[in-house]
Amino acid sequence: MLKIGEFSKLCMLTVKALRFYEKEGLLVPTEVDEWTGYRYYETTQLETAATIKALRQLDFSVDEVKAYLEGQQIKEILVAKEAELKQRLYDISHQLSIIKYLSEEKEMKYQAVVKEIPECVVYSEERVLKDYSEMSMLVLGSATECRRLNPNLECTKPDYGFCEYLDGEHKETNILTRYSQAVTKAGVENERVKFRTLPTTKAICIYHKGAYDLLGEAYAYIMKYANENGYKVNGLARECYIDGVWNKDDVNEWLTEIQLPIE
Amino acid sequence: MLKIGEFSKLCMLTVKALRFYEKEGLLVPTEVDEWTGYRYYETTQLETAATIKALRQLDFSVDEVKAYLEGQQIKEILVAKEAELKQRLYDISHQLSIIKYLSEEKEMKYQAVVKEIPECVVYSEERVLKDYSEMSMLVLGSATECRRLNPNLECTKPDYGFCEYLDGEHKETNILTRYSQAVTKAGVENERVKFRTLPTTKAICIYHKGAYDLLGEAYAYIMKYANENGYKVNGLARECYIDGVWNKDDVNEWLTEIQLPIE
DNA sequence: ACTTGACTCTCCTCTTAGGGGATAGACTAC
DNA sequence: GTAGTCTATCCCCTAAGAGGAGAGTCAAGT
Repeated sequence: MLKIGEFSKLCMLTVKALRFYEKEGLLVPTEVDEWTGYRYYETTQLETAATIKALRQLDFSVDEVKAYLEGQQIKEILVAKEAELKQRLYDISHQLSIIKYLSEEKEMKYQAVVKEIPECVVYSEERVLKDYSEMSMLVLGSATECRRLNPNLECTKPDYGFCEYLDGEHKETNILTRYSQAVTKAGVENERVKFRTLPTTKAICIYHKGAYDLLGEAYAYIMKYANENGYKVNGLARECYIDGVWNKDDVNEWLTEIQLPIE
Repeated sequence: MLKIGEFSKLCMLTVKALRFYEKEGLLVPTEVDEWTGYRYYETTQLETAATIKALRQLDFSVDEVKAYLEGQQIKEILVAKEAELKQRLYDISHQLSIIKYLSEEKEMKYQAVVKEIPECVVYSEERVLKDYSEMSMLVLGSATECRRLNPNLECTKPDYGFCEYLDGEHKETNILTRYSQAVTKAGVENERVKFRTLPTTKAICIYHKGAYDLLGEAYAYIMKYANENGYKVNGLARECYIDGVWNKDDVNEWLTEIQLPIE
């Protein structure tokens, strides 16, 4: 008969842990003094203690250890645990690759973050712009046209609108551009304005602050980031205008988000 | 000015998380209505929100994010985080290797566990045994001899004694054996009994239940286990007698621990 | 028999990063 | 005015024990 401290030294588990395992029903002392509450263990219980310690070292939770001790199939538990650990391994190596990537940058101008963009219905219009100054015409024009066709159509709250550039290359003139605006439900189309449902997707997102002529940097960054960290690009980048000339006088305050769908 | 729900949709953080970040001082709304308590955010705060989200995705703790936002050196934080993640990666791949190893076994007869064995002072005696039946003579003999030299010497509580086999191979006769017994402090030596201080060491440990003639299996298991899971053996295996003929009549109840020092 | 020190008991709080829910007040649309 | 949606605060919950307080117990020495 061993008191808890002696047993603790033999099995190399703390007294706290032993009491906890008793509470959880994993390892109950063979005898508990009715009057003093002292716990007494036997050497035969060292085996159970070792099993618990071994499985805990393999990252089994207390519940999983319990399931094992109660005679459940060890194979299945092992297989499940292996899958779980492999996933964790994958996640961590991915985080590491990003950290390594960031360490090589001189400054962290952008912070890339993966967001899940929920499904939404949008109306879209495509047009070839002579240059980027025509952008606002496209945005306002398609809004006007859509409103004309669907007087009661409502935009989502908060607002979600973006541009995509459909050319295969970067262009400064004659840019084939699609503007999309999220709305609460689909409506009447015509040859200019079409409705689409965009599925839920993950996207790497970065914010760009300041004038639009520096947006190229942001695109370069996000593409490089996706490539070097093993993301698979799954669509065109979306350029979302959050703050701009319509609400901020100072051009340095303008805020734009680039969303690059992945997976 | 955005209410918390709208801001939440824009930055893809839950309302709960936003309130939590405010409490932690990471992202405080630009305005809080004095009467209603409503939080109001501005679009410029989306950048901070994105930074928080990005660093959280890299497994930064809230405190680490806070340190970053308060202008501490990002390089050092990244380096520390990288080291931490690499350690985790190593640990997990090690766990995985053990799980894979266990999956290949038909039955889990032994459960290997890594223990840290604390420093201790022991007296030791080496002797060549004709066969294993002489073991008890070695144990009792060296105890008697040591007691004769040091009448007041005390063994540790709980008891810790073990045998090591010093031959380079397994032998059934003329076995060079060293018996060691932990004591509270060193004492007088002679040509038979010597004192040593054993440093703290990690060891892979397994329990063997039953008669000693099956101990070979346990040795085979622990050596294979160490080899196949990348442990570096760092000393001779210790054979600790826990339950035996002195306290258990049934030979199937005998309990022996094998400790293999590593690292 | 008494004391002292070591050991043990139970009970409480603390850790992460929020999640879930209750209840009450605030805002918006009809 | 009212119903439905949003928001506020407050409290409890997570996993696996660690840390500590206050009180009782045990064994050895005096």
